[in-house]
Amino acid sequence: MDELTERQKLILTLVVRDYIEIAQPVGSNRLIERYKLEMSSATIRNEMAVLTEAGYLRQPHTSAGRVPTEEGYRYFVTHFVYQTDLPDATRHTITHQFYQARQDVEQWMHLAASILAHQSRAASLITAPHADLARYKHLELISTQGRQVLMVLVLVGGEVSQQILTLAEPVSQEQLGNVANRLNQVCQGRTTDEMASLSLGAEAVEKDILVLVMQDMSRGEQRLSGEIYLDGLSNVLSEPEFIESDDARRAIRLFEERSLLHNLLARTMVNSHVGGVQVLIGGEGEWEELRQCSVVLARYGIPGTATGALGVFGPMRMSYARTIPTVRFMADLLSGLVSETMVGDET
Amino acid sequence: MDELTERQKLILTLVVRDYIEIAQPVGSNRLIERYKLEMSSATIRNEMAVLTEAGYLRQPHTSAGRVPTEEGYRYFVTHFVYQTDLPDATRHTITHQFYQARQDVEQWMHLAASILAHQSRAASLITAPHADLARYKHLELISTQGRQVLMVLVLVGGEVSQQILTLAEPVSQEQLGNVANRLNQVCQGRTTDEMASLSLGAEAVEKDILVLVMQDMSRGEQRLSGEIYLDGLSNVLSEPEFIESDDARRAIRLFEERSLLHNLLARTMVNSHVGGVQVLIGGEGEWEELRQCSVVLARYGIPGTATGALGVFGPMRMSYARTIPTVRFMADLLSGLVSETMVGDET
DNA sequence: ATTTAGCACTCTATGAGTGAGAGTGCTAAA
DNA sequence: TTTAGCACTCTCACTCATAGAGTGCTAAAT
Repeated sequence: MDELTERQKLILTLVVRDYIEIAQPVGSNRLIERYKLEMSSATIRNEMAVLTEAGYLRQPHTSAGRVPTEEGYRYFVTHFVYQTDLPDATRHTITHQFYQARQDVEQWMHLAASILAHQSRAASLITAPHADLARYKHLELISTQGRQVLMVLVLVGGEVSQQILTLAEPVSQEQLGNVANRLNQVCQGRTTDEMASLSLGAEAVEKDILVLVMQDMSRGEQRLSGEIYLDGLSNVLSEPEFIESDDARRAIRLFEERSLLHNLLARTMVNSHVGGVQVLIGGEGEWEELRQCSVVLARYGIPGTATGALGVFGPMRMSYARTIPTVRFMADLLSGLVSETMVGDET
Repeated sequence: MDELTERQKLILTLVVRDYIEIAQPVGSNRLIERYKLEMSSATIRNEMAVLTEAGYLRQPHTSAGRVPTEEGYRYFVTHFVYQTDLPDATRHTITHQFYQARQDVEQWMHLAASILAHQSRAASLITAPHADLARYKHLELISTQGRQVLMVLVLVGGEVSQQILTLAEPVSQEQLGNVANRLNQVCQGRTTDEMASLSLGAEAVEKDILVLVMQDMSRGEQRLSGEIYLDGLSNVLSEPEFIESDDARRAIRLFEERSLLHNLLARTMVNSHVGGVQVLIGGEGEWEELRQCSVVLARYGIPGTATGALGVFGPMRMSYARTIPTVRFMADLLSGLVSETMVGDET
């Protein structure tokens, strides 16, 4: 496809904007009336014919207006809204909300999901920041009952995982404390690989625990991240193209089927640098489940320390002009929070 | 309302069963054909008229079959399915699945939500077991960067909460360790009330931390429970009465609005003893958001130590015969797990 | 005293037919 | 190159008629 004329670009953007707003095919007359254009409807029709030929627009049927194709949305996104920034006022409001909730990573996640959903009027998803390579920081063993022990493992970066272990035989709290202390001294800051080559005292319990710790660490590395925080699903469901349609259910299922979501987020983690916003329109052929939907995704955090992904999910008709800047801003904001609280670790 | 005759009961159950299955008004002829009844359609019609008069059935319009009213469902539930048990095979399958995932409370929750959703073919919700009165068990302080400290607080019962603190001035890891050790000795097994009257060493940091710990504990007591695990929403959305209807969105919103869910679960926590299954049909007048829906709820756990709530949410037309026994069984199962791993705590 | 057959009646769902309206593409003039 | 004019197409909303399902009532049968 070669370049479009200025007028064609104008008409394309107007069609996309209008369709995003009203969810109905856009006709030539409608366009003139709404935007007070200085040309006749016939001219618009000619240009629309060109844009249709070029694959940016589509006619549901002969006597209907035009609807953007996936390529149309794509053109719109890359040429017109990608560089847009969020209004200062909005930025400040959001920043302020985060300032009030700086205690707790889990709270950030909920807040971020909520803000994303509200700003974009669509569904949002976000994973907690997660280290690519787990490094041991601190272990705590707490006996609960008989052979059962609660293990609390803290990783460099602040992730905490807890697990209930069942040992081969009962061990006293004192002994557990000793084991934890020794491991804490030896393993400080190490990765699983480094820990595998350590030589330890001959005590059986100690070795068992170490193995369990390493298992836990590598399990954590493999999964992209545990919880995925969601919000705003009902926004998506009330969009007209989802009412009565089967796609709604497919979309919801996508959100429940963690593995699909993980794939989706993993794609972002691989393809993109931190701060870059990816826009996936209508599944792009790859994702059958996303046929009518678009996803705006970004990675956040500090590569090498802890990163996560966040994004917005909605109908292909979503307001990219609002969503893309919001996603970018939230990614930056969270990157900042991660670096504030999680970096630096020379005890 | 006085007692129904046996035949009336029979017809009522058949109407409810059939309507639950096919989601369409049930007529007299249909009933005879499907269930090979030894009477004429006229007899059925007479009985139906009685049941309608008594408020158990309803006619959408003059020439339609009958549909159960809320009272009809209620009668059906209390008289016919309430005492039903889950088939042995199913019980074993479920128990087995839990046996494989006994490491981790979070995994239980996911598993329980998934099983509930699958068995009932509706949406499920469950909260983690939670102590009514928080008792201190163990504190760990880990310095991360500058004045920031990761606090990991373990409560009797196994709950773990983590939080990032910002201290007034930097404190070394060694010093933090000492503070934690002292508090661990003094506070062992105590409630916030008991901790409030403790006299401590004069060290400022120690007092500050203690206050933060107590804040965290009482915050935990207040909220019913942090996370609510959900699953199976798409099951509900594909039910015919939710297609195209506004109620679907209202239901989804209910699930997103945590406070509503909390209220719902709180109701169960207050009204019911552990193991008792509560059935809320069509909102019962109280819950506007649940107009077309029913909720089956139960409390599980060990009162005084840790309890939680679990339940199933679906259309009023849900299969109570499957759902109620499942909810009861899951509540018992989880109670067992709670007592196995969380009770007993004389370190 | 019940139960049932028969029948008139009511209401919905379905499909055909129709006209209005929106929007197009094409042609020819500006 | 743009625009006015116009014939054409397709959808949508509306009406109307009909088939069918299901009822309630009455009178006969058990």
